[in-house]
Amino acid sequence: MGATTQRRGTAQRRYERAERILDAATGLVLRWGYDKTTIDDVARHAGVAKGTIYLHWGSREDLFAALMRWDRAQMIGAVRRRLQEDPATATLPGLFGLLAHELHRRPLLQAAMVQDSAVLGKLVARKQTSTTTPDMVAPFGEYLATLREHGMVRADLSLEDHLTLVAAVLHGSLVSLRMMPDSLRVSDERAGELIGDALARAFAAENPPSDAARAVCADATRAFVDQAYAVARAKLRESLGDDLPPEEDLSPAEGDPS
Amino acid sequence: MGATTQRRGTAQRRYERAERILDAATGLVLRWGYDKTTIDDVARHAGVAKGTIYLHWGSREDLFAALMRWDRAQMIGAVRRRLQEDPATATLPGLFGLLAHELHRRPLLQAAMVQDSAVLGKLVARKQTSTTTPDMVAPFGEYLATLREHGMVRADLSLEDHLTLVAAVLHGSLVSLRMMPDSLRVSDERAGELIGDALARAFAAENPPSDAARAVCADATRAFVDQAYAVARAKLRESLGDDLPPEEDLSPAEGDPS
DNA sequence: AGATGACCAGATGAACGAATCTGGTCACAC
DNA sequence: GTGTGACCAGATTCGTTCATCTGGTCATCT
Repeated sequence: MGATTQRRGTAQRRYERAERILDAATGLVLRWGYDKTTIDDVARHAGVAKGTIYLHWGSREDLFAALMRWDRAQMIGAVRRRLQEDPATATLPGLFGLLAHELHRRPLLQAAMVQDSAVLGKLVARKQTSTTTPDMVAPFGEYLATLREHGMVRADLSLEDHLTLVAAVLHGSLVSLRMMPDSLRVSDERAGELIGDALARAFAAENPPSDAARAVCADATRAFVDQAYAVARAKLRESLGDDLPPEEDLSPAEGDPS
Repeated sequence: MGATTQRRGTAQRRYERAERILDAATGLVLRWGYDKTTIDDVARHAGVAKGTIYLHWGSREDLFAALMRWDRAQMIGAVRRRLQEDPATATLPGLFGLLAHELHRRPLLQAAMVQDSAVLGKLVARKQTSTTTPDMVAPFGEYLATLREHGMVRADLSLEDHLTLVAAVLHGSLVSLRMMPDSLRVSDERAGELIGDALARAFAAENPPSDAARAVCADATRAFVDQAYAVARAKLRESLGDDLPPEEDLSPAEGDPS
C-alpha cells in the first residue's frame, strides 16, 4: 500500500514536471518562435535543469512533438468535456462550433494549422501538416455515414466534399480573421458560431430529422469524439510514456491552457 | 479621320505590348517567384527591350502592381461575362460559385490571397493583402441589404458575419485544397460548386423567395458585379494609363489568362 | 518619335573566418 | 535513484570582403 502510494506520487510529480516544461515551451515558442527557443530557455522558464528535460524526451525534436500532441489532446478533451456537460451540443453544428471555438483559443495549434513560419520556423518546411488527421478520416466517414442513414445530412455529398468544406472553413476562419481589418472583425466566439452554423447548413438534409434520428446522431457524435480523444491520447502517450497518467487521473488544469 | 485611325493603331499596339509584358511577367513570377524575376528576364520573354518596359511603367514595383490589378480585373470581367451569358447564374450562389471558380483558375491571385511567399517573396512582407477589398465593402453591404429586404438572405447576420464567412470559405478553399492528400482532393470545379453552395446555404433565409424577389436579386447581383468591375478597371487604369483601351474595346484575349 | 541595349551606382549574394551558441552528455552531488 | 550544469563537438551567426547582379538611365540608332 505504501509502496503504491509512493510510486503514484513520483509518477504524478513527473507528469506535473512534464506539464511545466510543456507549458514553458509553449509560451516561448509562441513568443520567440520555434527556431529561437532553446532547450536552455525552456529549462530556465520551467524551473528545471537542462538535463532534466532529457529525462522526459530524448531530443529537442521529441519535446516539440510532445508539445503539439499535448495541445491537440487538450483541445479534443475540452470539446469532449463540453459535449458531456451540455448534451444539446451533441449535434453536427454543436461539434463543429465547439471545435472551431477551441481551435480559436489555441495559438499553437492555429500556427500549426496555417503553417505560420513566424512561430514554427524550421518545423514548417520539415513537417507537412495536413488539415486532415489521417487516423480520423475513416472514423469521420463512418460518422457521416451514420448521419446520412438517419437523414441527418445530405446524401449527395461525398466524404471528399465534406472534408473539403470542413477543412476550408476551419482553416480559412483562422487566417481570414487575422487579416480582417479591425472594424470588420468578429469575436472568436462569434466566429465559432458562424462556422458551426455554416457547416451544419451546408450539410443539412432537406427534411427535418425525427427525434429518434436526433438521438442516434447525438450518440454517434459522442462516439466519434470519444474515438478522436482516444487517438489523441495514444499519440500523446508516445511522447510522454508512463509520465502520462491514466485517463481518469487527468490533472484539473487540463482543459485550461492559460 | 486618318489621324484618329493612326492614333488608335498606336494605342492598340501599346496596349498589346503591355499585355505581352504582363503575360510574360505573370508566367515568370509563378515559375521563379517575384524575387527571382528580373526586369531583364521579363523583357526577354516579352520580346521587347529592357528600356521598353520603362515606357509603360516607371519602376519594377509599378510593373508588378499592374500585374495584380490586371489579373484581378480579368477575373471580375470573367465573372461578369459569365453572368451575362447565363442569367440563371445571377444569384448569390451563382455569384460565389463563379468567383470561386475564377479564383481557382488564377494562381497569381491565389498566391496573393494566401500570401504565398514562394511566389510573392518580398511582396508578402511589404503589402498586407487583405481578403477584403476596402472599396467593395460598402457596396457588398448594400447588395446584402437589398437581398435582405426581399427575403433572400437571413436577417440575423451582420455585414461582419457575412464577410467573415465569405473570406473564410474562399480563402480556406485555396489553402486546404493544396494540403489535402491526393486521395481526398476534389477538382477545382467541384470546389467552386461546393463553396458557392455552402455560402448560399449559410446565408439563405427560411422562406423560399417569390419570383419578384428573385428578379430583384438578379438585378442587384448584376449591378454589384458591374460596380466591382468598374472599381477594378479604375485601379487598372492607374497602372496602365492611356494604354488601357476604353471598356468596349477589350481585346478578345481578355478572360483567358492562359 | 519610338525602341534599343550598353553603362553604372548601388544592391545582392557567396565565401570565409572567427566568435558564439546549442543540443546532448555524463561525472558529480545530494 | 534523481537532478544538475559544466563541458564539448558541431552548428550557427555575424561581420567583412569582393565578385556579380540588377534597376534605371539615356545616347544612339532606326
